[in-house]
Amino acid sequence: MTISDVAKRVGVSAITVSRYFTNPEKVSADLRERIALVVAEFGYVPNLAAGGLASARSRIVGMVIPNISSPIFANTIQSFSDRLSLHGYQLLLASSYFSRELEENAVRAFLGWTPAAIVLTGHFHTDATETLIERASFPVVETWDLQPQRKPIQVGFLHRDVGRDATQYLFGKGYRRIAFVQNSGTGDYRSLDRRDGYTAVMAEHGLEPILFAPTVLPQLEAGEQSFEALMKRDNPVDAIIFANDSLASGAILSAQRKGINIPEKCAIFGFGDYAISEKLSPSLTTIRPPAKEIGEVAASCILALTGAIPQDAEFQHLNPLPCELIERESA
Amino acid sequence: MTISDVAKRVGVSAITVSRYFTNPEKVSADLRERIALVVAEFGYVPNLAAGGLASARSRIVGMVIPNISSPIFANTIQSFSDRLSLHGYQLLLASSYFSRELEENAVRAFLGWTPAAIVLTGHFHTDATETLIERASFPVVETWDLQPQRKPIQVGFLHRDVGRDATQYLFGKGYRRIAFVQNSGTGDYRSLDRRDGYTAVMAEHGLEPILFAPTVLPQLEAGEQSFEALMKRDNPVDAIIFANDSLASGAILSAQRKGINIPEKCAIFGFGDYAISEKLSPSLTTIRPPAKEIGEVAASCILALTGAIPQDAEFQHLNPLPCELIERESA
DNA sequence: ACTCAAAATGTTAGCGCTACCATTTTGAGT
DNA sequence: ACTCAAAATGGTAGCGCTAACATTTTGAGT
Repeated sequence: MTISDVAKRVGVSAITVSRYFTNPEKVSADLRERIALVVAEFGYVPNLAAGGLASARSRIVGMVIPNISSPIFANTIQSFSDRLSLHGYQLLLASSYFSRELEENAVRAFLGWTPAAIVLTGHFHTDATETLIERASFPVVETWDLQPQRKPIQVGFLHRDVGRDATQYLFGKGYRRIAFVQNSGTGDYRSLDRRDGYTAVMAEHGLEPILFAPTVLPQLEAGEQSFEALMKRDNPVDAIIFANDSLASGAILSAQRKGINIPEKCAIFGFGDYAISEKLSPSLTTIRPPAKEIGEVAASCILALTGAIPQDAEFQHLNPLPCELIERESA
Repeated sequence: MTISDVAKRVGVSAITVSRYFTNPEKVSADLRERIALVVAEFGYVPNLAAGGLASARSRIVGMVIPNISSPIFANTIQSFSDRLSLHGYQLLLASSYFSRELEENAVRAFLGWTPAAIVLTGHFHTDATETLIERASFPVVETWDLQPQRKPIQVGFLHRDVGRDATQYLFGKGYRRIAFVQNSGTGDYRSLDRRDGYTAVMAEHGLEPILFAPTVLPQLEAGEQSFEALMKRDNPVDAIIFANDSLASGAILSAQRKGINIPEKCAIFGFGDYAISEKLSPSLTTIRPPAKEIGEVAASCILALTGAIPQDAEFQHLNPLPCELIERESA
């Protein structure tokens, strides 16, 4: 079943049927109806590979995210995919697990489809990836992070500022022995940026930074482990900033079991504002990143640049996208 | 940059370069090296649309899941994608939000790429989708559910049995006024199957089923709402089975805040075994579905049927895939 | 009725690759 | 050295579609 078969059946040329699919408004209403009828009758589905080859374009958008299971990225993927699919674009998804090499593989694979755009997480790539996206003839969007002086469109915020804001908030509340717990065993350099923001503020105030890196991988357990280790110190901390809400939740749940009062004994600060954070006892003070917004804005940029929506909508977002500090009970 | 350019540069014909990519073992070691060199030098990436058109095959696998954000499906997607990408397959992902119409759209869009396979969630489709997958010349896999007498490969388990097991477990523990809380506002018929299992066991024992459908959407809040409503009844329940662990977590967190003892006052039973479930106080008794396994087995089936791995590995899984009842503190 | 731009439709060629079959080269067995 | 199957390589055609341009039809303005 090809486009010519449909065309023959309708009594028009193939190109008219092609137009029916790509530019329906260029086909007369009468023909439009007759074509629709035949298409429905045969259940004809255009061969997108052929179309892509002929036009050197496609409605495929490739996206590389560190991992699908993280609540943080899931929202971005979901909102991104939703907005794109509204305009007939399809999402080719790959996970990098924070590995630049896996990211490169994914980008290479995407390239073969002459995608409409590619979306990456962050700006830290292999040299080969850099070359590939440099040469790309389609939009490349980097999400979740900002790094000036780069060619790709960026949709994100400064993680350093997030770390700074969290630390300043705790400092303002009177905490001084503030620790930072890193993300365990990943190449997540964005959490390291947040840490750097923390370290900088500590240094400003002449305070010694206290860093802890958990050794186990499941986030909740890593949070428990970190919390317990930091409480056991000779000079225990009075506040902890966690690299994400899962780690922080682990700490709160552990404190709860052990009957340790939070924030009296130790304040807990997270990052991510996961669904659970607000429901914990005590509820988790955290910074909500614009996860959903990142997906939406990235999609809008792509749609604007490929002409699917008016161009002027393109850069109507403010970079950095705003994070929100959510004060709750834990800090 | 086309395959012919590479071929010219190496001094061979295009078809040899093509073989280098699809059947490297059919190209002599010497040529393989020389081709690799030129490919690397120019950063050549084969045009997959052209290849797909010429061969009427592709390494794209389309997957429709209800939604990406749910921890339940995220694990399936992740394990599925991971296994496939190991063999050079790519994942085209779409969400249905439990809508059969959105599912149909997605399937239609996938079809245009002559995919290697399509994976759906469940067996409840529109008539048009049924027709499309009936005619498909590639494997179609239905996941998360079993329904006998269907053509597609199925990888899942019986949700009715899950509901039955949960209810019987609680009955065995002496609970009699057992309620079931449904998933709020979705077309998730699998949770209704679990409910039917519950209703059946209640009927067997001559007990009145107590059903509650929350009216709010965020799962944790829906769980809270349900729990509070069920505790306020004139004849309060002594155990609640929730359609999933998010709802159940909402209930536990709410009980905790209100100082209601679980399971003494009311037992709580979930479904899903999310990461948080084991860490709650009290920890959540639940049934762990084989989320990861579903993804892996689905991928293996597809790889076997498309010849990427030996055929005999194909149906080495037992259907239904086993769920595990995890007894913890809440019931 | 006539003009002429705009709208609607058609013709031709080719996108980059692989299937299919043909041809050449290799090397183990004699 | 010779045979001959197996391995390696190549030529040709065509996959199904759309870009670019060409042609025909339409209908508002006179």
